[in-house]
Order: sequence, then structure tokens, then C-alpha cells
Amino acid sequence: MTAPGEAARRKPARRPTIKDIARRAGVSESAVSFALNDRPGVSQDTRARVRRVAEELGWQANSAARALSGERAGAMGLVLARPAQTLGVESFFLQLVSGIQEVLSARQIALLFQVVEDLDSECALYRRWWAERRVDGVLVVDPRTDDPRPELLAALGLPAVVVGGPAAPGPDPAEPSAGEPSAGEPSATEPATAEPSATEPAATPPHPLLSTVWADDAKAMARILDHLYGLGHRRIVHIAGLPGLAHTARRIQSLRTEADRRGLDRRQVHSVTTDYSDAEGAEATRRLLDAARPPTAIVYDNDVMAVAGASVAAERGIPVPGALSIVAWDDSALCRVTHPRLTALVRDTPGFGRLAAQELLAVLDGGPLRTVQGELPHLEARESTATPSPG
Amino acid sequence: MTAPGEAARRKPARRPTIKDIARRAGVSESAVSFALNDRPGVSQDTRARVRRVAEELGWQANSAARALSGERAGAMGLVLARPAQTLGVESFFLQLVSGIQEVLSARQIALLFQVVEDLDSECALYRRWWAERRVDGVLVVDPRTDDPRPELLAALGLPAVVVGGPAAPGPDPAEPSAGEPSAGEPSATEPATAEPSATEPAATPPHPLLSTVWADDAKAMARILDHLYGLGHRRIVHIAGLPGLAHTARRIQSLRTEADRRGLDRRQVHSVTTDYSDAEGAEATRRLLDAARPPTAIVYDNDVMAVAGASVAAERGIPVPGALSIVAWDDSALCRVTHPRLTALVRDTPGFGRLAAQELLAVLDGGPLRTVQGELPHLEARESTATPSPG
DNA sequence: TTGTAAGCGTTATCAA
DNA sequence: TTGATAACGCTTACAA
Repeated sequence: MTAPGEAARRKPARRPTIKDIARRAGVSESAVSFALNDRPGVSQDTRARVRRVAEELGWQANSAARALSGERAGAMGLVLARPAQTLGVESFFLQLVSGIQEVLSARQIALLFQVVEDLDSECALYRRWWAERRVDGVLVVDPRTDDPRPELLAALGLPAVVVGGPAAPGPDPAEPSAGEPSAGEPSATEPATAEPSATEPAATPPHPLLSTVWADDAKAMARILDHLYGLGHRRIVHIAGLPGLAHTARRIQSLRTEADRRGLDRRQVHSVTTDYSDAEGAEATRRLLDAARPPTAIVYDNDVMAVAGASVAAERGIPVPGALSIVAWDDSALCRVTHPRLTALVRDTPGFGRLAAQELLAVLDGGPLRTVQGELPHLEARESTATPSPG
Repeated sequence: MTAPGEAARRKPARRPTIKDIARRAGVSESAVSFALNDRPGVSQDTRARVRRVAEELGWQANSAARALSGERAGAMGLVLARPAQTLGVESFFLQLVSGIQEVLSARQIALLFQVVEDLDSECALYRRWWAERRVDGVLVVDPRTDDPRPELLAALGLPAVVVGGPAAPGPDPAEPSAGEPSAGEPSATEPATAEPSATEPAATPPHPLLSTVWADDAKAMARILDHLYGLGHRRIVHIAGLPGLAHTARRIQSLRTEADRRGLDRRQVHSVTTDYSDAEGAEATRRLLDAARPPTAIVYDNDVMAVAGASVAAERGIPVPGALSIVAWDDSALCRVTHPRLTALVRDTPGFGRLAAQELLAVLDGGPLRTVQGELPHLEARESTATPSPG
């Protein structure tokens, strides 16, 4: 081994190119290219020889050259638009990203990941990536009810998949079309199978411009309501996340539907929105508990707020689950380390990421525009939910 | 607007190239290149005109072409080697990444972010990135006491910066395996201050192969000890993270030094290692609290374990901070949502990321190999630490 | 101060 | 089945 300083400084070894392989295998460059890309037009013998030499030399295609020549950058993009401070405690994104990469890296596709401050920056970044030909496609997260991104991406012709589902159904408070689905019945409005259905826009309109993978928040909310209603809860408040997000709207809508279905009073079963922070989660909880007839159960849209809410209850000496039941939407270590441990809606987030990546690859391969549904989350009942004490 | 389906499908608008600009501005391609890259050799007038046309056309350099021609890929890499399950609740990485990108994106440099299962995959990925010329440099996180990555990267000649500090001081013969502290003789007292200096390799050897940015864990631990000792604690246990990580070793070492300095009993002031998970944090806490003379204070190496520990105390009816004080190494929403709120060591993680990115850029610009120290973290005293009750 | 032309490493088009 | 050869879009000598 050379001296450390020298090693760190020395010129990098030259990377082998196709030309090197061609020379060494005694064939032309184009033969090498064909051989290495599994294209017809080269004999088995030559192919094998070329492969062996490439292996020996440790050759890997120069991604820039490939991108310049072919049309593919060999990379996908993922932008997270969040103010730096709110880059929180959530395990959601890292898990999502890990699932995405499981699929992409198997195809030697890299992931460009960028955190920006806001939606405008995100759009600007898409434009730049597009102009620079940096990425072959992008995954759009945190879809909103009024989202400029699909239109932009469609206009740019940059393949994209929306992760997290289509926007909520239109501003229809009564939600007549999803009216009275009996539990378990595979309702026509919510296809359990992931078929591209542009014909059934009522409850879950496939996004008009981009393919979409999403979780069925409506059914998930129904499961939570089943659980709480079954325990005897009649005053249930949903502390939701950011009002602009599509899934927030879907959850709020679903809570209404489920409340109506059971003839519950809408003044006692409703949603309030927050910014997902522990601070707003705690604040909302305080307000609710101060009311004349406080809820007997609260559903939080993320784990951090749920834990914050549990903490507020503890401060006030309100027993959980005796006087207040708590459900967290999204499970994580947080829900298991608190005391009592929190009942949570468990999703397979890496699986969701894999699904999204697969769908993006499908779009790149010219697949049809469609809406794919992820696995339905299940409710993990723990110690924070129980039959409410009378009163 | 065209019909949605058509918009999504239609061929993307052609991206403008230098040739387009040249034609439109009535100059040669090379003049355009010079003008846009701030190189001498074109008149002010031409430069202005070219710039204006480029602006009009919304031109952005094709990253592949630039990478192929020049030597720069215009991207950096960051690999996180973690089993998918342990992709936890930590806010650390997203914050680090956001800081890194603040610096990189200002220079139009992208970040390739990849999550892999283990260190071998990480090394393989570096080789691939190098061979593919995908990245100009990488940021190495989670440095280990015995780390193969610096040597690999140095050998490849891939510029890199180690984020998180140099490995711990060499093997300490007195080092008892974590968990069973021997009443070893006090080792030579280390200097309380740990300056990054090549002349003082004992405490903090700058990494021999790569530039490094790091936080002074020794001083941070000293601060925690100051706080707890000042409150009257004499039985203090440090529930550390993964034993192989460099900063874990530094913290363990520092705890010993600080204990010795104050004449504390090493059987009562020691470290145990874990895998950072809530489960192991809770388990270690249970074991400690079951001991004949349980600690009066526990320092946890991350926020998740600290919250888990607090939960264990709550389960057993051990008042915090009355009978047990708790300190979390690294602050996050978690520490603020629990009840009581946890005293935590607060670091400027985005700032640390910025520093790392700056250092990487410096290395790329041919700067010297060096070790840079981040801002010293401070201890945010909250409600989980107090004078221990007698007994 | 300008324009011409030769690369960078692939892929893709054609003859041979 | 092969092997030249021309793109791809940019940078950079080198000439004008």
C-alpha cells in the first residue's frame, strides 16, 4: 500500500471504455455494444467473449455517454417540498424511498432526491431537470387538492407517477355516490383491483393527467370508525394534517360519510386540520378537551401528533384509554414507545414505494395511464383504545 | 389547453441546445459556450446577447453532454447503509440531507441518494458510481471504527468527505466490552478539550485518507456530565448506539474520561451499546432499573431510545425526573411531545450538512485534506433532568 | 474577438 | 454476423 496521502491524491485509475473491450476482445465497438446490451446481431461466441472481457475490466457503461446517446438519463427524481424545520420525525419518507430504490436499483436506475422549500421551487426544479435531461421521470409526493404539478409535468412530457393518490372527490359534502356501501361489499366506486378505470370517476377519480398509486384512505377511515364505534364511541374527532393535501381531503370526506352512515351527529364527529406538527396536534387536542362535551376518541393523522395528544391527556390527568381513546394514522416506533402504546393504522410503506417505482417504470415503458391501489392498511389495536367510560 | 389524455401523451417539447442559441444570436456554438460559462474570449456585447437568447429559450445545459465533455457529472452521492426495518423515526438524515442540498443546489449540483442494506452494498455502489461516472464525489455517513470505505474511495480517486467524524482513538486496552464494566484502572486522563490537530492524534486523529467533518462528541458528553454531575448524579449510564460506529466509540471513551476526571466509580458510570432501536433501548433500560443500585440518570444516544426509556420508567411507576433523570442525544419533536419533555442535546444538523457539502466542494476544487469541526451542540435542559431523590 | 473542428463514450445506421 | 461511421450536446484547442 502506498502512503495514505499519496493514495488519496493519486490520479484515479482510468475507467475502461467500450473501446478497451473491443480492442481486447478483437471485435468492433458496435459489436461490443450489441453484446453488452443483449441485442441480436452478434454470435453467441462473440457475445460470451465480450462479456468476459467486460467483466475482467470491471466495465460499467458511462452514464453520461449513454444518456447523451440514448434517450435515457438512467435516473428518476423525487422532490420533497417542505420547509426545513418541518423535516420531521416521520419515518414515512425514508421508508418510501427505500422501497422505491429497491425497484429502481435493480434496474441500475439512480434516484435524485431533493428537498426544497415550497411547491414553486419544486416546479422550478422539474423544469430544470427536464431541461437538463437529468431524469427520465419523477415521483410526485404529497399530492394536493389543487395541484399544479401534474399539468406541468404532462406539459413537459416528463413521465411521472403521483404517489399518495388522486385528489379528493369534488366538493360534494353529501357524497351521494359513495352513499351506502355495506362493509365488505366490493363497491363499484372503489375497485379493489388496480384497473385503469377512467369510467368511474365518482369516488376515486384516476388522475386525469398522470398515473397514480394510492392508498384507500376512505376504507382505512372506515376501519378506524368500525373499531371505535364498535367500542362504543360516539364522539370522535379527527385531527387531520394539512388541509391542502389530497389524502387529508379524502380522509375528512370519508369520516363524514362514515358518520352519516351510522347516524352520528356531525357536530360530534368531525375533522380539524393542522400542519402535522406536534405543536398544532397538542394545541388542537387541548381545545377539544376543553370543550363542554369533549370527544371520547381522537384520530390523529400522523404519529407525532398522536403522541403529542397523548402527552396532553397525561398532563391533564385524563386517563388513556379510560376517558380518551387515541388512534394514530401511521405506525412507527413512536407509537410503541409511549405508554400506553398507541393503536395505529399500519401501512406497508416500503411496499407502497415499490409499487410507485414499478408504476413509473411501466409509464416509461409506454404503459397506459392508470390508477393503482396499494395494499389496504390494517388497524393495529393496542392499549390506547377501549370502551369509553360512561359520561 | 388540449385534452388531458393528449397532453399527457404528447411528445415533449424539444429542449433548446447551444446550437439553437448560436443560430438565433448569430454567433458560433463555441462563443455561446464561452458566454454562458463566464469564460473570457467573447465581447461584453455578445455575452449579453447570448445570455438573453438563452434566457428566452429557457436553455439549460444538458447534463449528460456536459458530463461527457467536461469531467464533471454535476452530481454527488450519499449512501445510507441500513436494513430497511431500522429506517427509523430519526429526523437526523432528512435534516442532514436538506443542509447538504442547500449548498449543492446553489451550484446546480444534484444529489444521488441511495439506501442500501449493508456496507458491502455500499462499497459496491461506490464502485459502480465511479465506473459509471455518475457522481463527482460522495459523502460518507455513519463512519465506523474499522471502516473500509475511506480506503476504497481513496483508491478509486473518488473525492469524498466523511460526515460524522474520524474513528475513535485506537483500541484502548482497558476497554471493557460494553455492558459489563470492569472496575478498570483509570486510564491516562485525556485532555478535556479535543482540538482537531494533526499533532494530537490521541484524542481526535484526522482521518488519514479523507477530509472529515465532525462534531466534538467528547465535549458534548462532557457537557452532559457537567449538567448531571452538577445536579448531584453519581450513577450515570450511557445507553449508546451501534458499537461499530465511530461516534459511539468516541462517546463511550469520553464518558470514561469524564468519569475518571471526577473520580466517579466506573461500575456506576458506564456505557452499554444497542442497535438504536426503541426495543433495545427499552430492554437496556429495564435491565438497568432492575439492578441493585439502578442509575439515577440515563443518557440515550438517540431520541427514540430516550422516549422508549421514559416509557419504561412510566410503566414501572418510576418518577421522571424524581427518581430517574433522562437525557436524549439529539433533539426532535419526540423529546418535546413526551411528558415530561426530555432534556436533549441539540445539534444544528442542517448546518452540519451544509458544512459537509462545502467541504466536499472544497475537496473537488483541489483543497487540502483536512478535518473540520462542526458547531458544538448545546444541552437543552427540559423537565426530564433534576436533582435525584436521596437513596 | 470569433469560428472551426476534434473529442468525450455510447447507441444506432448502414454497408460489407 | 460484423465493422465503419454518424449522431447526441457540450467543452476546448486551435485557427482565422
